[in-house]
Amino acid sequence: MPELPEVETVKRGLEKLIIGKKVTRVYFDWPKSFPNTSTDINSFLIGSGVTDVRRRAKVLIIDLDTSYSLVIHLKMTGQLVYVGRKELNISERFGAGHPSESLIGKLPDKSTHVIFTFKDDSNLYFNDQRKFGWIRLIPTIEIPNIDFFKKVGPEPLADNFTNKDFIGRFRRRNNTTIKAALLDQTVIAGVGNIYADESLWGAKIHPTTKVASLTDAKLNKLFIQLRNVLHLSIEKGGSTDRNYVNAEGKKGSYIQFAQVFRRENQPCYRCGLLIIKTRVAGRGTHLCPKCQIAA
DNA sequence: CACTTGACCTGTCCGC
DNA sequence: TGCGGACAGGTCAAGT
Repeated sequence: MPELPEVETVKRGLEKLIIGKKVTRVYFDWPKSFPNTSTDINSFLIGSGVTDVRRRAKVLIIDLDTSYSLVIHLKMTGQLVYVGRKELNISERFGAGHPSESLIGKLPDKSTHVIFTFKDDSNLYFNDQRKFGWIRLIPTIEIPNIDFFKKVGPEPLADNFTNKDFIGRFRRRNNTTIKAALLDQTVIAGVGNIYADESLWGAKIHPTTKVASLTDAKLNKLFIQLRNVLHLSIEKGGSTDRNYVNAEGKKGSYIQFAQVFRRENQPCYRCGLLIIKTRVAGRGTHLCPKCQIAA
C-alpha cells in the first residue's frame, strides 16, 4: 500500500516519537513478518536504543545503538503505529476509539503481528492485514548489500536528482510502457500505482504509451508532475485509500486532492470527460481518455 | 535478455 | 444472508 509519500510520512512521525527509546520487549506471532528469527531476536533486541529513523524508496530503516537496524517494508497493508503510555491512559479512561480517527486504544488487533515495547511502556505496533510486509534485523553496515538496495533507482525528490537523470533512466526502458517503467523500482525509487496514475494525468501521457515514443520534453513534463504530486502528497500526509495510517494511527488526506486515482466515472478536472479505469502493467489504471492521448 | 504473469495473504465488495 | 469470484496501493520468482 504505502508508496514514497506514505513511508516518508511514517518516517517523519517515528523520528519524533521513538528516537532515544529503549526496547524492553519484542512480540511477534507470524514468522514471515519477522523472518530472521533463527537467532534469539528477543534477547538480542532487548536494551537496544533507537538512534535514527530513515527511508530509502518504500523501505523504512530504524537504526539501533547496537550497530544493527530494523529494516521494514510495509508492502500493501502494513502499518507502523506508535502508542505512547499517556495516550494509552487517555483511551483507558475515555474508552477505545478515542480520538475517533485514530487507532489508539484499539491496538493490538488481529492484524498486529509484531510489537516493540519501550522502557516507558509505550508500544510500536506493526499491523499487516495481508501479511506481505516484513521486518528484518540486520547489521546497519549490511543494508546496502540487500539485493533490493543494490538494484533500486535514485530518489526522485533528492536535491541532486535532475531532469536529465530522470530522462536517462527511463530511456533504459524504451521498449516498455511508461506506466510499467514508473512502477519499476530499479528505474526510480518509490513510485507506486497511485502516483504513477496521478503524474501521468498531470503530464497528459496515456499509461500504455511506449517510453520510446515519448519525447524528452514529454518526459521532462512527467518529471515535473511526478515531483509535484509526491511533494503535495507528503504535505497532505499521504493517501489513505483503505489501510494506510501514519505513525500516530491517523489517515492521510491526499486522496481528496487526487486527479484520477479512484475517480472512475467522475469528470476530469481539466476537460470534464469521465475518468475511466482500465488495466495496464497488471494494475488498475485510472486515466482521462481525452487528455491522455494514446500514442 | 527484457518483459509479463503468478504467488504471497486477508478482507471487502459485487452479482447471483 | 450466503457464496463465488474479482480485486486491492508491492515485490519477487518463474515463465514466455
